[in-house]
Amino acid sequence: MKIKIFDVKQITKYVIKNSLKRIFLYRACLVRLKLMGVKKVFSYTLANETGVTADQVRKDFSEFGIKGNKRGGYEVEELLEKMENIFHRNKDHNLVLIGMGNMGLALSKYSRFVQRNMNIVATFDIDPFKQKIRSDIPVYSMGRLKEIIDRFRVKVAILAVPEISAQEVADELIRFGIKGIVNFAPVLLKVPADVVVNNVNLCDELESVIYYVHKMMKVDGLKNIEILYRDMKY
Amino acid sequence: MKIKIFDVKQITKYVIKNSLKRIFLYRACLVRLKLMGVKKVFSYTLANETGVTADQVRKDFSEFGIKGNKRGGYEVEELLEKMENIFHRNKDHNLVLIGMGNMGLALSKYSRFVQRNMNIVATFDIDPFKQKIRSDIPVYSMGRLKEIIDRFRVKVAILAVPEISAQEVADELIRFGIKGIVNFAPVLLKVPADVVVNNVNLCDELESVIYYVHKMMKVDGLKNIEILYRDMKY
DNA sequence: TTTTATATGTGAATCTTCTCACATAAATGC
DNA sequence: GCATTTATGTGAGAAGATTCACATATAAAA
Ligand SMILES: NC(=O)c1ccc[n+]([C@@H]2O[C@H](COP(=O)([O-])OP(=O)(O)OC[C@H]3O[C@@H](n4cnc5c(N)ncnc54)[C@H](O)[C@@H]3O)[C@@H](O)[C@H]2O)c1
Ligand SMILES: NC(=O)c1ccc[n+]([C@@H]2O[C@H](COP(=O)([O-])OP(=O)(O)OC[C@H]3O[C@@H](n4cnc5c(N)ncnc54)[C@H](O)[C@@H]3O)[C@@H](O)[C@H]2O)c1
Repeated sequence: MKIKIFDVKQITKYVIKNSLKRIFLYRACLVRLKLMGVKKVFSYTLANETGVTADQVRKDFSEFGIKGNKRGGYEVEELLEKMENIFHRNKDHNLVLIGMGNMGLALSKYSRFVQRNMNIVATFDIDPFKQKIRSDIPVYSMGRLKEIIDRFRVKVAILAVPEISAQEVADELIRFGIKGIVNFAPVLLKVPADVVVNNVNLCDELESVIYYVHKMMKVDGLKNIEILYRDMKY
Repeated sequence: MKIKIFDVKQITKYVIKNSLKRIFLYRACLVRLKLMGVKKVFSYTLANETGVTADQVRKDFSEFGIKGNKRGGYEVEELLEKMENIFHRNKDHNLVLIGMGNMGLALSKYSRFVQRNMNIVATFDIDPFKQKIRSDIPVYSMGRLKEIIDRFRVKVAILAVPEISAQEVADELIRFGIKGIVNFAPVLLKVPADVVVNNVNLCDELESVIYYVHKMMKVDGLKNIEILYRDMKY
């Protein structure tokens, strides 16, 4: 893993940093607080609401270059704005979704993406029948993929096609300029080094819960549970 | 976060360990290799197929107490069996799914859960109309939740209800003996310490890809990309 | 204005995870 | 049957993440 060349396709196994995941939690919390009319927060407020420590909150802010007011905490509004900038949320993001099967359909109807400035501008499917399904978002044949990606300057795609087609479709997406893929198919895609892939594997998510539940049921004392917690990166 | 008491509800923020995630990758790879008729693997085979280093594979095996044959690698069959045991896959796991909206419907139709010994024995919805939707799996009213959980000894639930109802439904599930929840609603649930919650937040998954794509597009030299990779825990 | 109380921001310490390196065991070849 | 080759398994060292601890700035109080 020392030498990386852009043109060589390779398995991508990006893992989202925990600090970034936590930042998302803080933001969700801030949005709620703002709606409630709260003007100021402290690191321990966010900590309580998100199940982390206050130290961690401040350290995370430090990592992302976010500064508050000594002794005065953070202005909710200001903090949110800083985060919007970090996450490029001041601008809209156009997405395409490939595969209008069960999962694709659900995702295409999910209103929260739009609420967060992420617009699925079009969906695609190889099956002409799927292309007739009623949806707020147009369903096109794969032939129009390049045209739409160019027109809407799409950089990120959601991939919800069967496992068997995932690599082939990913190759096409990348050829047309896609730089980021959220992949729901349970395969590791081979992509050039400058393409970001986030694999969402729901089977694994379920199985890990089953795994931890089994572990938990074997535990009884409080001391043991502490060890188990560590094992789960609580 | 030092003192934990079972009866006090708290925000749970379990994070699945990366080593466990990698074990899932190895297993998926082994299943494929077995289908292809491969009998023996080496740590570097798995490494190549999953985008990690051979050292890491062996270290992970070491953590989970998996041993191979010196110089001889690992028997695919034997290795898979050991993993099945670790993940309790020799027995079936009964699940319930709450919320037969867009997401719930997609999940209820996902055949891979069954392939992996995870059976959604019943789904539930508050809406009588949803209860009439055609599905292979029965859709019940919430009134029958306890009965089904007891009958099928269900320990793990999939939660796909709107954000606003998620906590309330989770409370009910836990009251009826559920010990693990895969939560699709974008809220952190407050649960007793012996209940495992895995939050799947698809907005966050998307946003993090957008975040990394932006970062990637600012990078051009190979040296910088190395730093970026580190930042993404490649 | 001065004092006091308190929350931030960040190095240092600790704990965890990953990488490296190599002794070791066992197949293969001679 | 002995030498050689090669992959494992694991300590040791490096890198990374989290927690601790406290100097510092500043809002609030007096
Ligand atoms: N359904 C779920 O809940 C679920 C959960 C997790 C993961 N997944 C994964 O998501 C993917 C889709 O799952 P699904 O349940 O929606 O499957 P599905 O079969 O319902 O849908 C797949 C869709 O992709 C289309 N398609 C097939 N090949 C294509 C191609 N080459 N180009 C464009 N479109 C193509 C099909 O016409 C179909 O509409 C699968 O990889 C699956 O493993 C699904
Ligand atoms: N649709 C998606 O692609 C998607 C993606 C990510 C996350 N989610 C999340 O998953 C959850 C469900 O999303 P959705 O799109 O399926 O929404 P939806 O509105 O289509 O479905 C929600 C279902 O839950 C049922 N419900 C509501 N209150 C209930 C209660 N108290 N008990 C039992 N059932 C109840 C409703 O009748 C409805 O059928 C939401 O929290 C959403 O944020 C959805």
